[in-house]
Amino acid sequence: MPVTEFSGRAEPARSAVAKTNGSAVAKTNGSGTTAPRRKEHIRHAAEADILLAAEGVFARAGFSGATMAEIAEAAGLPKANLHYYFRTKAALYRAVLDHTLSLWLAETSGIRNDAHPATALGDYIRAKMRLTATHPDASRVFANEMLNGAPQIGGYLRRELKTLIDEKSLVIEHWASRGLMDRIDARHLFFTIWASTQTYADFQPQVCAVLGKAKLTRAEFERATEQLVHIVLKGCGVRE
Amino acid sequence: MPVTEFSGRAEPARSAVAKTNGSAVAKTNGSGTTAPRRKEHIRHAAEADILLAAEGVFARAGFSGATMAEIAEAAGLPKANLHYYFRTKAALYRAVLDHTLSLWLAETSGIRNDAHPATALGDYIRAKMRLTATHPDASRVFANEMLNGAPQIGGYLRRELKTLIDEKSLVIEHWASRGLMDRIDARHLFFTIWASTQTYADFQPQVCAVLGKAKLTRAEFERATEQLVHIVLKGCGVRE
DNA sequence: TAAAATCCTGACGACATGGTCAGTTTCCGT
DNA sequence: ACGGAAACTGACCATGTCGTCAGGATTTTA
Repeated sequence: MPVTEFSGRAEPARSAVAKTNGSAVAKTNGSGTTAPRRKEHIRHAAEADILLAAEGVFARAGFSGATMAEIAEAAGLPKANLHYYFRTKAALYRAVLDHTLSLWLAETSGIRNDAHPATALGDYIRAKMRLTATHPDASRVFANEMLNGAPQIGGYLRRELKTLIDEKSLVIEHWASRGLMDRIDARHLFFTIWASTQTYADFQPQVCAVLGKAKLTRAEFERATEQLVHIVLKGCGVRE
Repeated sequence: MPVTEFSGRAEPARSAVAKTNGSAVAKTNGSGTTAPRRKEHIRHAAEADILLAAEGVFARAGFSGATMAEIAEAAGLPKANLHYYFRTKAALYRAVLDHTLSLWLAETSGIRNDAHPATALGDYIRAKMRLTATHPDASRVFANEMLNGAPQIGGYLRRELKTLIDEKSLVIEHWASRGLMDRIDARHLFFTIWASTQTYADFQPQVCAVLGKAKLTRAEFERATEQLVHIVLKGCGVRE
């Protein structure tokens, strides 16, 4: 489910000949699913390698600062091969963003009326922190896109994300009306949680500098997580 | 007080001749202060204009994405004139960062042993939020530098900032030992405060999208500020 | 007013980078 | 084994951008 309306991936069969039917699907079986394309695994593996390398480069350099040559080197491929799989730098960037955003929406499933805020909010914060620890580059790509004014994902934010947060905000208001926690502005609470967790990826140099460490250890992450859970839950008056 | 060791500003008297004494100071009066340089006001005004324009462009595009031509246009000057005042793009960037960081260190003066955490921390958060509202581009320039791995200001973070936060952390631990608030990790509390306030500048597109507004209003900022103060103080168990 | 320092600018060069393309190699069904 | 589609690549081009420079304009000092 691509979030940007145009994934931009190059199609197979770019040779001057061919392009017989516009699709490389070889045949269809009776069940309605398509039989695997020839060499499909090669394409999948190459795209995965490229996306991983691109994520790292885009995370550090942003869209403008990243160069196709650098991404190619990181992926261990010639530059021209990148353009075989992704026509343009912009298309590659959108593909990376799509992957990033697919991580973004997840993890809110625990926030439901029949759950208790202590566990639901606590688990949500812990999940966000885990995501930050395991996918810091995804967080940084997202941050770069925000700083640029979200030219690519603005629509996604106003549609899917807003709809999701509108729903989850109702849940939190429901919890408050049942006396399970204070009556607060749920949207600003989300901003606080998002910012406080992602800062450990986006602002890692600052965090490391202040802590006097070369890199964030597992233990330090654990410490940060539990304190954040504690402050947020207590700060929102969640009864346990 | 430049934070980067090399401000990079171009000196006057670049002509092939001159450069008689390496300084443009014309004369010295008896009181020890230097008499104003010739045309000093012109230089000051031009530099201020350029820095302001550059801050906006660097904030949106980062270092790589910003172009000297775009900055020049924003400042209403020919491109060559930029290079008269700032030799290179890197030098201009460092100058912008210096200005940004001078804002950064301030506002912690209220965090002292003899203050009460309710007012000291609350005022600190309010001050940070005010800074975010009045200087969003400065926040974004700083964020871009972080995402790039803080190549320019890493030393500043490890020295000045770390020293400052080490001191302020002692104050917070002191407050805790006097029973004025919970015993928490002060450094991670700072990370939470910094992230939660700056997100209203750095992630403005996301905030606006979720709130369903075109821009952040004064009232919304007020609402966000007071909720953040409330959650942090209550979450840290500050007695009022 | 004259000279000097500073301020200002259009035009240009050197270079990096995104993207193309013709041609080759590899894979896979038959 | 063979034919064709897909995968791959070195070499190349067009463009955008940083930075320079020679020289003109303006302001201050003498």
